[in-house]
Amino acid sequence: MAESKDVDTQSIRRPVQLTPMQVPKASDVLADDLRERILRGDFPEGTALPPERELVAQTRMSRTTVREALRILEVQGLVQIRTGRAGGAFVQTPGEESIASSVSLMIRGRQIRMDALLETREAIEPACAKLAAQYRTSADVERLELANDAIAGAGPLSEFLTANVEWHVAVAVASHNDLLNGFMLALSRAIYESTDNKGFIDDTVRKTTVKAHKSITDAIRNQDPAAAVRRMQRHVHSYAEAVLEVDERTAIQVTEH
Amino acid sequence: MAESKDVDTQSIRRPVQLTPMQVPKASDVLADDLRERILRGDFPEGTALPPERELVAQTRMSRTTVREALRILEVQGLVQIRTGRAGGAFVQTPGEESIASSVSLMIRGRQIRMDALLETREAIEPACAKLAAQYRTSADVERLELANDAIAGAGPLSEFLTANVEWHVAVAVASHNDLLNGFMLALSRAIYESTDNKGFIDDTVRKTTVKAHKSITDAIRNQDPAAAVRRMQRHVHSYAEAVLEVDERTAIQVTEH
DNA sequence: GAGTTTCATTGGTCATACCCAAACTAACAG
DNA sequence: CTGTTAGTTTGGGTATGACCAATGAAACTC
Repeated sequence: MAESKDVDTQSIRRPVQLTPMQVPKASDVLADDLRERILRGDFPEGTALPPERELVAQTRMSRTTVREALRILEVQGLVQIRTGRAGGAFVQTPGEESIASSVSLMIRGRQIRMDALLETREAIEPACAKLAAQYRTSADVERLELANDAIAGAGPLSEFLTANVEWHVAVAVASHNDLLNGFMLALSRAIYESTDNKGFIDDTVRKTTVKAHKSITDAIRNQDPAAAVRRMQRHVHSYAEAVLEVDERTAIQVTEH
Repeated sequence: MAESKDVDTQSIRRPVQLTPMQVPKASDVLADDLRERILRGDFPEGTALPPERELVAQTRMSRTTVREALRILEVQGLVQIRTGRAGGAFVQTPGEESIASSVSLMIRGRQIRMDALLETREAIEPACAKLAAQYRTSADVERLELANDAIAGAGPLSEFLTANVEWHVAVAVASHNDLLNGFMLALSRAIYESTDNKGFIDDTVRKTTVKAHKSITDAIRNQDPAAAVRRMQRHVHSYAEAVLEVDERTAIQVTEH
């Protein structure tokens, strides 16, 4: 007896050494699993995941947990949740939208300055123009022209600005590179939102813009990447300079007060 | 009676015209509100939001709803949730990480091809190099050199690859543009993940890489943007060509089988 | 005063009940 | 027979209340 007790004590006192383990949340585990399956293509786009109560039965988790997991996937843009009969969580592919929203969160959260935004645009958009010149379809060119026409015929400032964004987005689309496209969408929106209260856009600026766009569109139509890059670079750069100049003037005015 | 009934019928039959309204989810409303306050700076970074039960009392929503809202903010990188006493939802600023993760979701979800990734990198990274040459601090240069030393002294392939990523990330950091930095981080990771199984990296490639990095680092140290752009362009482009060439060979092999 | 134990606080999970939205179905009026 | 209306069913949304788990703070012991 005493002997066996000693053995017991030893075996209890020297158990297997355990590392301080991590206990992930149940909802995260479920979300990770579902995400993996979705990305692997187990559920084709548009199909509905099992209803919540069904998932509860299958996973033996509570409905709260299941719902949290689905909510996570929804925020990440992997599913879209609809209510009502024949509702549920429908699989979708995360796209530009989700990138754009996270970019815009970072911009606001970090209070990224306008000049950084413009800098980034000067980096990305010429590349878009180059690729657009390489890969554009005739439909792309048409869209560019339509967008530029809309700019030329725009009335109030807000109309001009949205039409302007549309043209720049069209360039990105014509690059046929989803990633760049996503970046540009995010950027354009951010710049747009930070721009609308600055009133430096007069008729001259508008005309110059339309002209620049036209020449860039030409380069893209003619599949001339070099020209497209060069012209886009000039266009975006001069815009940036104009904005920053106004910014400075405003800052001085505020300072002088 | 009959008369009044007629009137009633009329007044019931022609009620005020209502537009088909939208009923947002309670948790979204809360999340939106909290997000707005956070972004506006009402809660400085690091401060804790009220405990869940406290929020329940204040908002008169159920705890389920409150928790869902907090979870949304967590996924968006706006708060970090810790358990235990003195735990809670702590405000933080969403950064590169959140962008990187959403980019990587899009890349996997849309099955973006390697050549698109490389294309994008060719677009962005030269711009990073340019800005790095303009704004680099001496600490940045030091980090670049350290990273390149690590590449030169790397043993197994995986070590080489991670060190390589580190150098490229260091360039982005040296640009002192958070946005570009975020993009590059996302890109580097995605390219890294898609690269590690391709075994085209031999000793020659490694030496070439180190040499190219050194010359780019020099340009950045000397604050020579033009040279930095040019060299980075060459470096990234030749890398892309190498990868795609191997890709093609592999594809042919697979086809021939 | 240092180390240990206890405990209060706060998030995590579960079970249940009920409400609301949407789509289908059957009853009803003309 | 046809169109409208009133259920009915299926699914997500919200509310409660109870209990578990983690963790830091406070009380306590030596």
